[in-house]
Amino acid sequence: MRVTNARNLHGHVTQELGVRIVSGQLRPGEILPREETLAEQMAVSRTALREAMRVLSAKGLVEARPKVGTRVRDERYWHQLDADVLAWRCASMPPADFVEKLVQMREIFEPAAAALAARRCDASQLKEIELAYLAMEASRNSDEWAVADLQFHEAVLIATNNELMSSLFSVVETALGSFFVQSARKSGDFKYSLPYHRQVFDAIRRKQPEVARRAMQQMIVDARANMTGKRRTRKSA
Amino acid sequence: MRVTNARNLHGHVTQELGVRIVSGQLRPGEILPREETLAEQMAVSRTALREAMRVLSAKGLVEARPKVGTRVRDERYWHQLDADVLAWRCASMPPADFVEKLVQMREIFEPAAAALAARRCDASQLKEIELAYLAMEASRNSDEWAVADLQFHEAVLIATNNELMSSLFSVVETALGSFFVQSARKSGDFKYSLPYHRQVFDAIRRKQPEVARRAMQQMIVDARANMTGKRRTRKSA
DNA sequence: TCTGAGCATATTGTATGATTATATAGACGC
DNA sequence: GCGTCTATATAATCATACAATATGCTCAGA
Repeated sequence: MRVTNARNLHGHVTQELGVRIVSGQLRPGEILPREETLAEQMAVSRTALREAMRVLSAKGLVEARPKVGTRVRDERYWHQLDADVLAWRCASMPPADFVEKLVQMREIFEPAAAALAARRCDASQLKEIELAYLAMEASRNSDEWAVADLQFHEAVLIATNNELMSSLFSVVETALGSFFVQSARKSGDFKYSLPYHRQVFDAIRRKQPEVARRAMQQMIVDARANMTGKRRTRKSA
Repeated sequence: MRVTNARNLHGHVTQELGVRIVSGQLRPGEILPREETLAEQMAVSRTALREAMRVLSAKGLVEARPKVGTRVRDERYWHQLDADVLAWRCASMPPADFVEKLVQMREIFEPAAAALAARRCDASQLKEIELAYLAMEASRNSDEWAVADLQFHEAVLIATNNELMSSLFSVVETALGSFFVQSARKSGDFKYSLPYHRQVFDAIRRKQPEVARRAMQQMIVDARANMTGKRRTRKSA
């Protein structure tokens, strides 16, 4: 999930400030200390701090102007689909309703992606999906399962041949990764969703978009039911 | 559409290099000149160049390592959903199939968004949708129309109360903005899609998710047909 | 009193030079 | 041939100086 490289100093600074902002410790509208003092507080040079600020600015989190200072921007300007912003959000104890929003996104584009994949994927992409499926089948514990599961869904998204779609993987799916495990654990049998995946894979292989769509839809609805414990939405959600 | 602030020098540099990379003028795997010489070529200081590099790196376009230099990363690592990356892509004469991908995204999440909005939106959000609709109705030329049209779709996305969803607006919709105009022009009457918008608005107001979904779906299918001139996909696309 | 031009000032923006850390490749010994 | 050590090129970090730019205040003039 980590995108911003924390090996570098400015990477650390970026994360540190990013988390503070996204978690709400620094509120929108608030003006940060001036570069010199902030750099001193964080024990880095102004250069490193500024490079971090540039990144945060590119993510829509802050806005800097001469004389007035650097201000935390309103949430509506944040690049919510940025992997870092999302990760920082997840790091700061995501409230249940945020997870819900992620799931909501999945419910929307994953079935559509399955349908697209059934139409458009080539042989090698299909092979990738199969490999992931076989890995799920062969998994011996829930950790192995989780890895293969993510691999499967990524392969499906890539098979759409729409890079915007696949980008949603690194954003939404990865953020949900930990919850997949959770979902698998709650059901007792971590392989409980294997038949669904089989259906999706088969439908894509046979070039049956609508079948693939429905299978994926059912899978997700079921996963949600498992996660939330009881709540179950209608199929149209 | 512009996100990266081009007022600043590093903003210019970011855009300049970003376009060069996304347009393919600088190819993945290629290693850029060292900071000193590149800064010299662009007639800026190393400071400005580095801040630009930091941003490009955050967008997944480049990767810098000591001793080896700064390398353009493979396309699969690019943050395709980043507004700048998208804008740069559109700036460099997007091939028709890329526009097609954008439309594909729209087809997937806009109907879903309309359904969500019908379920979840509050009074003030509904008011925003109405205002946008009225503005479309009152528009006297295709430019006014285009603005109001975008406003309408943004209002719908915001009314989902899912900020991930609304973020898709600034990304996908804005990129498509120019094509809306195109679509409206081709049809002769730029207000041709007003009835569709009315249907969507009414359905949301009456809390009819499925009606809203279908209306939005028809609108988009129609817009695509108008844009591509003839091609028409089945409703399930 | 109100208005507007202009000046003072605080803060970010840009530039430069020096030093440090790091990864690569080549030399050297085994 | 193979690993280790060293040289070196490059980015990373730091420190400092100066420029550009908003903001708000002062003060002249109506």
